[in-house]
Amino acid sequence: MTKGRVTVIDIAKAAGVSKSTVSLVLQGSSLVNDGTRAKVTAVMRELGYVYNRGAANLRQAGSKSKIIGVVVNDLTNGFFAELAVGVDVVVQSAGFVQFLSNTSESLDRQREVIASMREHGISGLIMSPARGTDAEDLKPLVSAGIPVVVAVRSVAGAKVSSVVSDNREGIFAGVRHLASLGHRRTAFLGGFRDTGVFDDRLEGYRAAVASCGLEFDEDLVVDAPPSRAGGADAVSRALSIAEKPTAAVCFNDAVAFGVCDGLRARQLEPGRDFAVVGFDDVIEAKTAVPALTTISVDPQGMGRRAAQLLLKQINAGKAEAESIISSVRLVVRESCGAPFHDSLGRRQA
Amino acid sequence: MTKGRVTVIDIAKAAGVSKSTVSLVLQGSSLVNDGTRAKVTAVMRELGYVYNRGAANLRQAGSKSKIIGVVVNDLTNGFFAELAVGVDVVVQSAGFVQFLSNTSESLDRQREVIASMREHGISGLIMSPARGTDAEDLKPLVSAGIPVVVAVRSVAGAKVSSVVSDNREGIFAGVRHLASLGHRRTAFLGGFRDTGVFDDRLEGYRAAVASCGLEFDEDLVVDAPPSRAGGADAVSRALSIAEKPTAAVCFNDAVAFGVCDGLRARQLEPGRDFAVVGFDDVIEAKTAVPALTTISVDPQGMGRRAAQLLLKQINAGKAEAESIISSVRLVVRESCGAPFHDSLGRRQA
DNA sequence: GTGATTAGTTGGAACGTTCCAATTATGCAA
DNA sequence: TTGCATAATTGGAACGTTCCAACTAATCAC
Repeated sequence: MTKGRVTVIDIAKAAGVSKSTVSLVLQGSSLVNDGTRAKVTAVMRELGYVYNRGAANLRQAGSKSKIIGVVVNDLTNGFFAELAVGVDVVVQSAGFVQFLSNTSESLDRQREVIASMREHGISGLIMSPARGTDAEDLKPLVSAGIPVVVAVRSVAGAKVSSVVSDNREGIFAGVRHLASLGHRRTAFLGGFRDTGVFDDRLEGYRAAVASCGLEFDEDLVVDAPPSRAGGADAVSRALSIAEKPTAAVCFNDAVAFGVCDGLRARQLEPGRDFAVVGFDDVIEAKTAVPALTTISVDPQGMGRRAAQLLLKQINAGKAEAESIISSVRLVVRESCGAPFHDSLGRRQA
Repeated sequence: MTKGRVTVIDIAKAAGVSKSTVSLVLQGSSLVNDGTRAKVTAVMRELGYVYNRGAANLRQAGSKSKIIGVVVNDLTNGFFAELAVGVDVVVQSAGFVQFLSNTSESLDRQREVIASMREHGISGLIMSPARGTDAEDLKPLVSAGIPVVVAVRSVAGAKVSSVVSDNREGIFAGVRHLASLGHRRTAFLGGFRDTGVFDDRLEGYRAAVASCGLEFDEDLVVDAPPSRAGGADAVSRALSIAEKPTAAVCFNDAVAFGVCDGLRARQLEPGRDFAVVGFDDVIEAKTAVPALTTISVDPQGMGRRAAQLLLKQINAGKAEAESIISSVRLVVRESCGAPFHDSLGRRQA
């Protein structure tokens, strides 16, 4: 029944005007007579016209495609899913649409999806980069004048905007809280050393230790994969040193849960015999037993801020790199053994 | 420095061939001489050419845009995030790219994003529809010949393909399992009555009750929002009837967790004093205390299957509605008090 | 009545690609 | 040599839109 799609020319013919006029209507121009506009829109509805954005931004060369690319390293992780939703909210209400892809931490995949997105003419990109992402990977984008905002993890040396959480302050608050509960030896567990996030958090750790008048002990810093297994491993290593820690701030919540596993394997009850603080405040944190004391970051808010920043740059036409540090908040639950005792050393040591 | 983007004509000029030849190279045609191909690709790399897919599928009218739309009702829900990842995996490896949008169960939003996707010329759509989605909402798509696959939830009356989990069988297995543990009165808790998924699960419940030789009691079916709060509410209503149930199959895991909350509020310990079975097998299910017995569905697998089905239809050129029922599996953990309650009492009382 | 101003409309060129039909070059059989 | 198939290449038209400069008609000022 239908022969090809309905175009602006069909509308023009049916409404008895020129295609230029139809185009004007499409763009909401004030140049067109109200009566004409009404007739044209009526015809469009009647014929079931759908706008062909591809054709449009072929003409208006290079600029506004109304597509923004979103690349996340792990969508199955609730944290990043929230981030994507935050982005979607503002992107959608600005009349853009998002191309979302998941890289599963694969650099190859990341390269592929970015290339594919460029082919589709994205007008901006938001990404939480896969581990090991290089400034070089973003180079083509920025030199093509495509605004880029990296979120969560920063990319060293890249001249792009970023939205990251206040890693330094988060760990700082965690350590200070533990110190206020009487802990003199708090370990820093988990995370890969070659990442910027690790550096920031470690710096927060050192600063907090110093500000509490304690001495920094390299043995209390144990790196490990930022996973549950990594956490279990890290705590067992941390407890094998001479002067054992009585508490730990962890690289993230997954590590913290692993630490709890590891403690139980040694007959220690987290929150009672050993204090644990996580980072991220994932959903399970509040329902776990014991409920996890952790640093709460607002991933959806970060997504929103990243999107706002990107849109600002798209509209401005030029991208001045800008950094936003998203503030975090210590949420005290049970795993730090908060309210009670000052005699944590008794069980072991 | 750069004046406009590099086009196929620039490449042609630089390589000393015609634009047609370059186009042939782009499409990997075997018609072009190997030497020519090599030179052209070299020049493309050198000049930093990026393919303009928009222009391409403007020409090859209507068909292959290499974009598939994905609409989910709640991306912050791990279940749907997994679904999206499953889709992404196959879509990506087929050289397509996915437009993903989140509707937050809003029909308006859903309409908007679908319209927007059409404007961008998606060649197919996968959606887990927002609650209340009507066959009418999908009508324009199918009559425009765009293949549509609905996942997780079906849309009554719509002539589109679907991939749903075996709701009937899942609940059936749950009830039978509880019966095998000796439960004679098992409630069915949570979910909205006006949904197809609820109908299917309720049917499974009735069938199981019948097959166990028990009598169906309408009082044991308590609808409630499919959330934690809804679960707590449902169980308190279920326990207020004369002949109280001793077990429950729940609409989903969130409800099941809520049921556990509600039980504890009445000094009943889930898994010991009352058996609970969930549905979905979300990540928290295995780490919760007690670990949740539940019906495991594989959302990522469903996503993959949905994507495969869609791609098949896209390639076939015509969309014959097809239904896939994804099988489910009962995972026995602690919350149903499975083997016997000797190991459960010790934790707390 | 002439010229200037304004509101509304319009045809054609352009965007970057693909497709088609046409062309040239090459090899080989008769 | 001619004829003819095969391989490789090519110029233009087309896709659906937007932009530009040009146009018409009406109004106004003098």
